[in-house]
Amino acid sequence: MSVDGPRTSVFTFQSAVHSHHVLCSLEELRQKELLCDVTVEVERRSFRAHSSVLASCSHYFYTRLTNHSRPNLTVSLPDEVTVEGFEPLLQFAYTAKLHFTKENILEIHRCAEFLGFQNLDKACFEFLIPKFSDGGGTSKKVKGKSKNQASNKKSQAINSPSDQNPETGEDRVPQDAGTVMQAASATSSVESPKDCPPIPNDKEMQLDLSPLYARSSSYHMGDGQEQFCLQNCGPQLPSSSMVASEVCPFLSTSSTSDNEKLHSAVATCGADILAMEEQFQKELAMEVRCEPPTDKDLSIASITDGHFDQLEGSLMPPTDCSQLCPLNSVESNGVLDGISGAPDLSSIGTDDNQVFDSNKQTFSELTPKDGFTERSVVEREVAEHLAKGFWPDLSSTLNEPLPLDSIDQSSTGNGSDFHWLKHLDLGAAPDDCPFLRDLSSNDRQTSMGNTLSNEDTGDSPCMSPINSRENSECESDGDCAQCGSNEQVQEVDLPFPVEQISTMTRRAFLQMLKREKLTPEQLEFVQDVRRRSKNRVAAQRCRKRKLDCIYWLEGDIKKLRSEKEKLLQDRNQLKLSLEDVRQNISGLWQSLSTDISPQSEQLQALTRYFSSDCPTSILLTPMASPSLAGPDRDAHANTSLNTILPDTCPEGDTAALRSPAAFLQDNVQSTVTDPAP
DNA sequence: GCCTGTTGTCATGCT
DNA sequence: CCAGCATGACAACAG
Repeated sequence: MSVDGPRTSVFTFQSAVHSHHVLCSLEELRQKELLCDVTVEVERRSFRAHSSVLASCSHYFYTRLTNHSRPNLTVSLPDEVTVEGFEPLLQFAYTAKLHFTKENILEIHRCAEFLGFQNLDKACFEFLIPKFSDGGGTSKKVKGKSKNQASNKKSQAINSPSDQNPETGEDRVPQDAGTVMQAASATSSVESPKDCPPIPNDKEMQLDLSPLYARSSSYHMGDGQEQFCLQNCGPQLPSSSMVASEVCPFLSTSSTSDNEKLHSAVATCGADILAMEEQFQKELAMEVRCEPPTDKDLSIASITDGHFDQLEGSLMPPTDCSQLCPLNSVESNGVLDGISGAPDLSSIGTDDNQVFDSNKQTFSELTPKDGFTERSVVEREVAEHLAKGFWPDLSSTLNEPLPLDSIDQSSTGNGSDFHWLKHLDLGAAPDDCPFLRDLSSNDRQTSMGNTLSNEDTGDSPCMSPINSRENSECESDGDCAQCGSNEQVQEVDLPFPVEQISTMTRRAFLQMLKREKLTPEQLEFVQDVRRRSKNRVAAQRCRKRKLDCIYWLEGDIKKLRSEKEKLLQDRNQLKLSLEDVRQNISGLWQSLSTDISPQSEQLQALTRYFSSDCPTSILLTPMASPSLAGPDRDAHANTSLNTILPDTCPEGDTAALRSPAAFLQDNVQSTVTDPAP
């Protein structure tokens, strides 16, 4: 990708840490009670907060706070809201992390519903509450279990015997117990985050919707509370190099032996986001955001192996990681197996890795002995759900290239904080990644040798899914189309790897065709493969766009519905007040009729007014000023009435708009009290 | 066996 | 004219 083309290139810089930083700062401000402009009273307890934060998280607060411009407003919440339920929600508003226990989940749910807290219901309560109320029964997810078993089989098939305990068949606990990765591998058969450590009974869980690299250290929990959270299963799960490999195909091209290059790549990326749109190549867009955990937590420049692995781990989506990688699950497992024993992982979760607070019991400290085996299946399921619930669309779309039109959408911050993960273009060629293209193909090959030695596959993560899929599936299905394609590959006997065809740029492709002097059959085959590959990617993009479109439209519908509801409420309210005013006026009208003569100007004016087609809002010219008194005021009122109640309603440009009812009430009252002479 | 969702492919139109 | 891309339609496949 060249950035100095003849045409003007448009670059987008989007900081993925900014929003998190803002949230952290707000939380800090709240802790110090700085700039707090609202006090929320719940059960005689007061919570200082920022109205903007509350209003942005809760419909209830939005409604209550946006109608008041008064500083230092005090909002007393009704009895429905309890401290037990409100406090975690307030915390959530500022940290995107929801702490809950089996005991208070219902209360939180009730308060969240009452307050209209967003981004919580579907993802959390609908699943958690039934699970918890079931009393921790066994999992009924037979399907999922069998699926896991199936993939376990796959995993075992490629696991080297040394990875397993020959007696129990279980994965052997790594030597260096205590490291995150090893803990994970010991528990999960290094398969997927689904098998992340389950939730301990009666321990507080933390639902983390914060952006990547949340500053765990900045968040303190009470003693005895275990910070089990999505950090364990989700984006912050410390993992291995495999994780980044899955997220970014180009990272995957380097193994631990290429850490230096990886580090430089990440350091380059780590400056923040990378969203680039190159127009002169027909808008080849790419967005790669590799963000560090904020300056306090981690200096990019000082990334060590452990840190880097942590970074990579943080990129890990919570769903089945096998789906994220162009490699099939078997390959993924193989990759992980190969990496789990890497020596440079030992620093994770220890010493200076500030992402894990040593004061808290974190994932890194959980050994199979002290926690994993004691947790119920339900809690495991809950943990899985927490992981899945917030990235429902991640796994299915992650391997799709970035649609250009979704860049802006992602930057709007809607939905998951990990939307940007979807924008990693796993189908792009390494040369298209300005930050990673330095990783040479040689490095790729040698490094893949390390990680993929078990499979003995030449698949590049950059290769077309078609190839990866065919390799994984055609073993059992000999007559599939891809096998036919394979046969054709052998028939035409290409002088270069077939996966290159679809990944290389057009220029490189043409040069290669020129260089290799292919036969017509080879040429036809190569072009056919390239066309199909491109079309496949295009179809994926197209479908992704469709889904995005549906997603955004659904959001619009939701928004419009709520607007409509609000408008209807307003209308009803206006109707009621109008009715009140009408009643008042009718009373006034009666007294007016008796007090003033039918020939009086005011009465005539009012008669004209009620009989005219005056719009509901009329233009109010300067009316009887309260500062005036006596005859002056009466004269002024008369003038005003005559001015504003002509045969047709006048249009002006400066006066304030008021409802006719209010206007009439004010002015008629003044007229009645001080009848004009 | 049917249904549904996913994915690859082809055809077609547009740029 | 060609290549690339978007998209509808269809088929195969898996769950």
